[in-house]
Amino acid sequence: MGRKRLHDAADGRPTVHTVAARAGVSIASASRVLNGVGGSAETVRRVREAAAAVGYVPNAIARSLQSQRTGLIAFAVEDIGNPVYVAMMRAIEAVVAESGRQLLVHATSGQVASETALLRRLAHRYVDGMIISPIRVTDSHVEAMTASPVPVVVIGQLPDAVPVDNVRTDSRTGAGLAVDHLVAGGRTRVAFLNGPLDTVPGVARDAGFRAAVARHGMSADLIEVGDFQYAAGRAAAERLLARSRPDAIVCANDLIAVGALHALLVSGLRVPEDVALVGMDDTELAQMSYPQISSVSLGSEIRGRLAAQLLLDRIADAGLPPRREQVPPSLVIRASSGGGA
Amino acid sequence: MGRKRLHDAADGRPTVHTVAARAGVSIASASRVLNGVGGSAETVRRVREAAAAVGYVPNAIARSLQSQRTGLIAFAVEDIGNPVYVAMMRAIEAVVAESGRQLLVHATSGQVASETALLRRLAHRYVDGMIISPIRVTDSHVEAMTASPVPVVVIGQLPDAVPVDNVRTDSRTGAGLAVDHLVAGGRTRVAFLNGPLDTVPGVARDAGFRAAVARHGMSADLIEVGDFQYAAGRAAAERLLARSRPDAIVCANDLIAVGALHALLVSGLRVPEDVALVGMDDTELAQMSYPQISSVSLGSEIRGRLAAQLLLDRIADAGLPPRREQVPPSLVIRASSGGGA
DNA sequence: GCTCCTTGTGTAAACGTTTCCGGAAGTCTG
DNA sequence: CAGACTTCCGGAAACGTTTACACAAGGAGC
Repeated sequence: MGRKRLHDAADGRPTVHTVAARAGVSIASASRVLNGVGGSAETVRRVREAAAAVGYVPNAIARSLQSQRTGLIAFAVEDIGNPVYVAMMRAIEAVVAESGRQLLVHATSGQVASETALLRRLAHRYVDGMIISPIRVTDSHVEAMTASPVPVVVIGQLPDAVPVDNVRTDSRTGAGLAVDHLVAGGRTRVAFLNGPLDTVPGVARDAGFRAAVARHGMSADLIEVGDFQYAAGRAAAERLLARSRPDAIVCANDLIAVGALHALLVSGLRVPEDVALVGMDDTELAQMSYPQISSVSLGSEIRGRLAAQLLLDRIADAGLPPRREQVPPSLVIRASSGGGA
Repeated sequence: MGRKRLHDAADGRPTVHTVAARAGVSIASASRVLNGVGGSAETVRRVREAAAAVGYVPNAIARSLQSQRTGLIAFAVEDIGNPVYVAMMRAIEAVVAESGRQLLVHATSGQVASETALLRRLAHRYVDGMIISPIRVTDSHVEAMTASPVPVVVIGQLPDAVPVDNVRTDSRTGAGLAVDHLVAGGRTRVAFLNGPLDTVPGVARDAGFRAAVARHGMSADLIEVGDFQYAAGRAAAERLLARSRPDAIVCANDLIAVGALHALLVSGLRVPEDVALVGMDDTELAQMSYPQISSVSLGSEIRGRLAAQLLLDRIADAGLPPRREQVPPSLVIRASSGGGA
């Protein structure tokens, strides 16, 4: 009927007009009842009944346009295949869900262009805030983040001058912990398999490793660089074994460590008897391997939780001064370095 | 100035009114230029310049309200920690991105309540479509899917009567492939570590395993059930070894297989010499293990790609009859069952 | 020189909500 | 019972876009 078409949405679904008409009240009253604010007992009853009868569901887009917020939080991550990000995501999701919002995840493939595009898209206001964990931080990142009209929280290092909330760890020290542990276990030829040196974690871990071996009076020549993936770790370990014979290997993350473990076992070396191994990030991958891999924990769950909290706080009060949280690294010793079972 | 406030958004950001005023044209003209449709050379120049000068970015919410579409596609997945979903996600993302849309991922933790809540939330119209891969399909799932005003595509089995696009595989046959391969390799005591029997893949794989062992005249008593996780796989394998001595194990997915491998190695058994192992899903986990694990591929990338294509087609034309795609399983043989390196 | 078509423009009405504001009715106080 | 106060309601204006429609100006065709 004409009457009906006037109140339904373009696609024929009921709107607040439909409900109001059916209940015989104004749209203002209908909206109030549906939002649980005000309304006489009778009005509430009639509106509720009408809404149920037509199967009314509010249109989130329209609501967002009016309220200026979407209830969505984004988490942008470069490699969703890396369990460390899955751990962070779970922690973030818990906090976000508790605030009644929804988390959505974007995979950026670590492309700077794709990350900044995502950041810029924030200006479109499709989400209320974003948590991003970039492994490279370029000028265009910084510019896009500071220009963003919606709050951004960074998990990772950031130049001090950038006025953006962030939560960081100290993977430089973390790499040192790994070396110290191996040296304490009597290892004298400690190698390092790192990720790219044009990444923030790459340089931090490189510095940490070099400082640590120097501290122990050892040379830092057993270094191989690839990317932060399994295949690269395996390839790097093969290159390393082809040119030298280390008795311990520190890896810049667990994916690399699993790759290295594979290479070691293939070449007939025993872990930890012949070569001790330590990973980083302390992901479930480290526990799933055999032998289980010692790993430097960088507190991914904690960092995720803190980041989410920082973001929610800033959404609640945009005037807050930029905050910075630091999570200390710790070493989890397992069989691959001669520890636990 | 009052002038300015009149045209800017509530938060002080420029709107199309701001741009129009600055360019000295109507908002209609401004909008047309910004969308690249129409406008005289002079108007185009002025509007472009004004937009650049004030740093105008269109508000996606307002645009969506008008256009009735958001350009967002959701992928709902029960366990983002399972690499098979990561593989699907990558495939989906590729297709979705090519269509100029964005993919967002929701983790449901496999909770029926959470999945149906997500499906119902589709009615809010925040996304243009959703791909979901539920491991349990309840009546409330089916009801929520059919009632959804936005298209839904299911990856996985679905009752035939449900008029929803879906892409399925045949993991029943897949389990059979694994058994056949092991028997052909001379194994006679083949066990099966499965996921929960109240899940769709759980029952399919159970049926496939039972049919296959029966076909070979073997009994199906070496079955342990847990959930689809690493820890459950490891525990199930330990239970199995405590009560029997199989010479081959089929696992309902790769996570379980990695857990089983761990248990086998811990108990001093050699793989594949003492016990052969076959997983399912053919994820990167299977290749990362040592020895590498044979696995039944269920074509996750292909399924993801097909699902995305189905969804985009339906978004383009809602009138399409429901479609159904089938991807055959295939066995990838690796070292854990005596094959390759 | 008149009509007809094309092109460009502006006004205004959507899209589906929420909310401000003024008024009507009811309740309490003295 | 008059006045002040509360409660509830409806009209209308937002939120920031896109777009249907009407109209004006200009060129082509006769």
